[in-house]
Amino acid sequence: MSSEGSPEAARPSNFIRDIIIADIAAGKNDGRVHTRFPPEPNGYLHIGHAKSICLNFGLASEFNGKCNLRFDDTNPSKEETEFVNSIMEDVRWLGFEWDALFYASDYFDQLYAWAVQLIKSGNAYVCDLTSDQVRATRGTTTEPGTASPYRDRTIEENLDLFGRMRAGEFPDGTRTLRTKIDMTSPNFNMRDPVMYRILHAHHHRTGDKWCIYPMYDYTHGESDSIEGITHSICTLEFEDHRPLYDWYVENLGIHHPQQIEFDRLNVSNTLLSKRKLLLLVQKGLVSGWDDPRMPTLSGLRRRGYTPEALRTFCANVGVSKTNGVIELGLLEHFLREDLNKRALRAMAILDPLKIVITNYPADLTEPMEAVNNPADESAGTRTVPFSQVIYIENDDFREVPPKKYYRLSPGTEVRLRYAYFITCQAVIKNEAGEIVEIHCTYDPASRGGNSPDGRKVKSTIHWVSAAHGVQIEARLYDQLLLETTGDETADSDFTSQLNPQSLVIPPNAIAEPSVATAAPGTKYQFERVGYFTVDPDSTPEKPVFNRTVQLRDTWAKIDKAQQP
RNA sequence: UCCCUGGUCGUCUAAUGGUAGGACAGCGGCCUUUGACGCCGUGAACAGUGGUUCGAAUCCAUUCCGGGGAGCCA
Repeated sequence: MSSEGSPEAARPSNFIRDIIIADIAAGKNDGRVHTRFPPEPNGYLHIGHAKSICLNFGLASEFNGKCNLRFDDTNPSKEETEFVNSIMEDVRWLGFEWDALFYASDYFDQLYAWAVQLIKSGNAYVCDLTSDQVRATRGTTTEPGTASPYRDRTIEENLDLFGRMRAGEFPDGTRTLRTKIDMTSPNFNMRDPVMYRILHAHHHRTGDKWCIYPMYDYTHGESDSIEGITHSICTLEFEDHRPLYDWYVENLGIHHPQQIEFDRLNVSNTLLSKRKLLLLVQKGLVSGWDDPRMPTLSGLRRRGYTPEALRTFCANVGVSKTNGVIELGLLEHFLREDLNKRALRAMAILDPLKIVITNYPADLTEPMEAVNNPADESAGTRTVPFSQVIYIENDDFREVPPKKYYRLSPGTEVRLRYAYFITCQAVIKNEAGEIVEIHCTYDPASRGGNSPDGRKVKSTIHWVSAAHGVQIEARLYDQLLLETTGDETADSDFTSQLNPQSLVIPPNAIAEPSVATAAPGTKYQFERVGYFTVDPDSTPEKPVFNRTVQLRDTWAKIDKAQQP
């Protein structure tokens, strides 16, 4: 009686999971699992963070452990409360709740005390070198660094100077507290790394209490240690920092969490550099951090992505140490899979072509019954008004149909979804030779779209009654960057790589009346067009829809392949 | 050049010395009142070279290729 797990429950194995399983088996940390998600509040979370969030929270819940949210707020010049709030909102939106909330700044006093301890044990010293001088004496990849002339100050002098640094006696940049490790280490991180720098800056939480701030390397391991973290999961670029992480917790003699590095998430056609995203916002090239074209969680949310789709995606991309790029198509696959289950169906026309049904009574309106979601019977049905003049999608008519074109063309018969079979009788053009409307006849026996005598049509197309349809603003999004790779373009000119078509709003879009009053966030599948989500800008007078993702389009592929 | 780290279908990933599997993408078909969804089928990979072994994607050596590293950023 083995129960079949759902696809999402079948967790792909990964090396971090294996480490944890082995640790539990070995009784390490008394079998405890405690992780943490440690963002710096200097920007909005993006899809890359989602992988880390899902990993940390997912591992904790899988092994009955805990996961903290901790803000790594050691650099006040970049951090803001706005960002901490958005990060909390986004983590919750993704579907996770932290066991405890901390800030690295909670530990500033403890960190200071430990720094004093390291000075007293002869492991740290105050250095008067400027940052340029430090750089010049750090050595190169092939040459060792040289010792700072201040390296052998007495403990008393170091204590005195460090105290005065804290007291605000020295201007920014004039001194640092450095760890005395090894200037000849092949690992630059071990060449007497800076622990504290002087920064007379207002901190979003500690205000003006401090004018010296601890560096990431000095802060992170100890913060993990204080919280009893067992597995400190971070991205690959911190591999070279691990010896230093280990050095601090060992020399302080405190709980030693294990740092494990995994590969950062990269998605094709997607910009995931926080700094570049910041630039887009600052330059006004997007409407904000939650612009639906942004890969931020708030942007994806507004665009219509669901947390479920994001979680399934993260669970399926794998965790390894390879620097890979996931195809955007995989994300879109899981998105469509989820949206297909939950989105209400409706009919909307992005690029309308007028159809007059010449044998249909001009004064008649019929309510046609349409199903709300074929994937979910409980979603029920609705009624869509039908009348003599309707709009169809311009793409659904060709005066000269190419091979394999099944839709409307002169003389052909198609089904109007949930309505009638119609046959194209005439193409009406203006003096310029442009098509202005199509005249069709309908078969009254085909009401509801049912084949009256068993005859087949090759195509079913969607429609909106001209007299009843509502004007909508449909915001059609495409990738933000022209190039196929995301982060490689030099920062200086990556903005020139922006896709001018990343947002297109067709001028005459129209939808069936039922969608007009939907609340922001409501998800629709406009049949045969794509998935759309009601934007917060929406009003009953002017409904606004964001195209979340297109439907797969086999015809577009055939059509393209047929082009000369 | 030095240190760290990694190379498995187009992409991502599994295998833990014993039949190279899955997902997405592709292709072909079935189904269809969405050219959607679904279903079925199919092509496609162990970076190279030596070695150890009855047996190597897996262990060893070496070559090649990629990623990261010299912030008082995280």
